[in-house]
Amino acid sequence: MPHRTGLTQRLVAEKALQLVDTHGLDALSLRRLGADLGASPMALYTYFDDRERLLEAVTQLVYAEVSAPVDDAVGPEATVRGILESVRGAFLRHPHVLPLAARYPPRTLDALAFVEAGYRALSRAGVEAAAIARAYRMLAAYSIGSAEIEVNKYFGEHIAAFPSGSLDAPTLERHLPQVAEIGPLLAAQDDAEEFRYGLDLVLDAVLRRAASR
Amino acid sequence: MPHRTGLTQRLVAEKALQLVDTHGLDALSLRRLGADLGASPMALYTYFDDRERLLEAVTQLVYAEVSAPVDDAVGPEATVRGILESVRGAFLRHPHVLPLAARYPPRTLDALAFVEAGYRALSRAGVEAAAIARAYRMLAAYSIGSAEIEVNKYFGEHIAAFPSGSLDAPTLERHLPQVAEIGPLLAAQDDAEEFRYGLDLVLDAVLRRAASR
DNA sequence: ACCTGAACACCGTTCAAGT
DNA sequence: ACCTGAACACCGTTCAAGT
Repeated sequence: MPHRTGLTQRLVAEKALQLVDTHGLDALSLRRLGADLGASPMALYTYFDDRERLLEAVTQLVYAEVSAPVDDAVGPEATVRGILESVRGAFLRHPHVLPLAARYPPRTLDALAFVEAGYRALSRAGVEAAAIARAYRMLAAYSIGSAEIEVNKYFGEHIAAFPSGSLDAPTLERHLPQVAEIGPLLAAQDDAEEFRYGLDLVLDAVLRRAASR
Repeated sequence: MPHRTGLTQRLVAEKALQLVDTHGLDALSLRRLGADLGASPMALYTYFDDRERLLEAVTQLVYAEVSAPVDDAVGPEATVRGILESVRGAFLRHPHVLPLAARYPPRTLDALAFVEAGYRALSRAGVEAAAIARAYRMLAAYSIGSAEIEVNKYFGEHIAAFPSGSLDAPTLERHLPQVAEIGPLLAAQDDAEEFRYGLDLVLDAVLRRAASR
C-alpha cells in the first residue's frame, strides 16, 4: 500500500551524504538509501532522475559548507586563502565525496557562494575578469588535486612493490635512485603545511602577474 | 572442462585498458573482461586478487606511456615541462583512466621512469631533495586536478540550472553577479593554453624559490 | 504527483570441484 | 597453479499498477 513519505530532494540528499560519510561512496545504493528513509528504492526516482543526479546533489551540499566571507577586510590574498582552506576543510570532513568534486562543479546558489566571494575579493583587488577566470581555474585544479593526494594518501606507500615483490629495495636503488631518495621525503610531508606552501606559491604568482599589467 | 588460457597479468591488464578506453570504466567488469579474453570471470583471480588490483595495473600501463627523456639537454625547466605535457597527453588518450590516477600513484619500474627523469632534471639544476619533493607534490596535484577539469569539461556547463530551473539567468545575475560575469569566460578557455599557463607559473615559482636559498 | 512490488539484466566474490 | 560452474548477496532501472 503506497503512502506519503514526506521526503524532499534536500532530505534525500542529506541522508545520502550521511550514508556516504559513514560507509563510503559504494555503499550509497538506491536500495539502501531507500531503506534508510523508510521508503522503497523506487520512491527516490520521484526526487532524482537517476543515481548521477543524486551524487551531484550530495556534492552541492558539501560545497555549500564552505564559508564565504561577506567582506574582505583582511585583503584579497588572505580572503582567497581563507576560502580555499575552508574548501579543504569541507572535503576533509567528507572525504568520500571528494572524487565527485572533480565531476560536478558548484551549481546551486549555496554552493556558488564561496566562488562569488572569491571573485569579488579578486575583483576589488583590481584583477581583471579574464585574469580572475585564469586564477580560478588554476586554484580549482590545485585544490582538487591537492585534496585528492591528501585524502588518498597518495604518497603514503609510493614505493610499494607492484606486482607484489617485483620492486624490491635493491632493484629500486639500482634503476631509480632518485625515486628511492625522494620517496621517503614525500611520505613524511605534512599535508596541511604542503597545502599552504603550494597555495601561497600559486596565489603570489597569480596576484603578481595580475598586478604587473 | 578447464583449459589453459595462456593469459598473463600484463595481457589481462592490456585487454582491460582497451575495454576501459572504448566503453568506459563502468564497463570493466570481471565478467565482461573474462568473456573478451575467452575465459571465465573466475580465471582472472589467478592474476589479480580483486578488481581493485586490476584497476591499479591498468593505471600503471598509462603511466608507462609517459615519455621519459634520458638527458635534459634542453635544460631542467623545459625537461620537466615536456614530461608534464606527456602526462597530460597520456591521460587525454585514456580519459576514463584519469579518476584512477588520483588513487594509484606510479609504482612499477616502467610507470616510475618519468618520475625518475623529472627528479634527475631538477637535481642537476641544483634543486635540493626536500625542494624536489615539494615541487613534485605540487606538480602532481596541479597535473591531476588540471587534467580532471579538462577531461570532465568542468567549466563547460558551470552555470547550469540545478535543480532544473532553480537558477535562471535573472536570479543568477541578482545573487551572483561575479559568477554570471566570469562563467562564460571559463567556458571559453582553451584547455591546452590554460594548462601551459598554469604549468609555467608553478614551474617558475618552484625554480625561483629553489634557486634563492 | 507520489509511491509500490516484481522483473530484467546485470555485478564482485566465495566455494567446491576439476586438471 | 590454473581454471571452471554454481551460488550468494547484491546492483540501477523499467514497467505496470495503485492512490
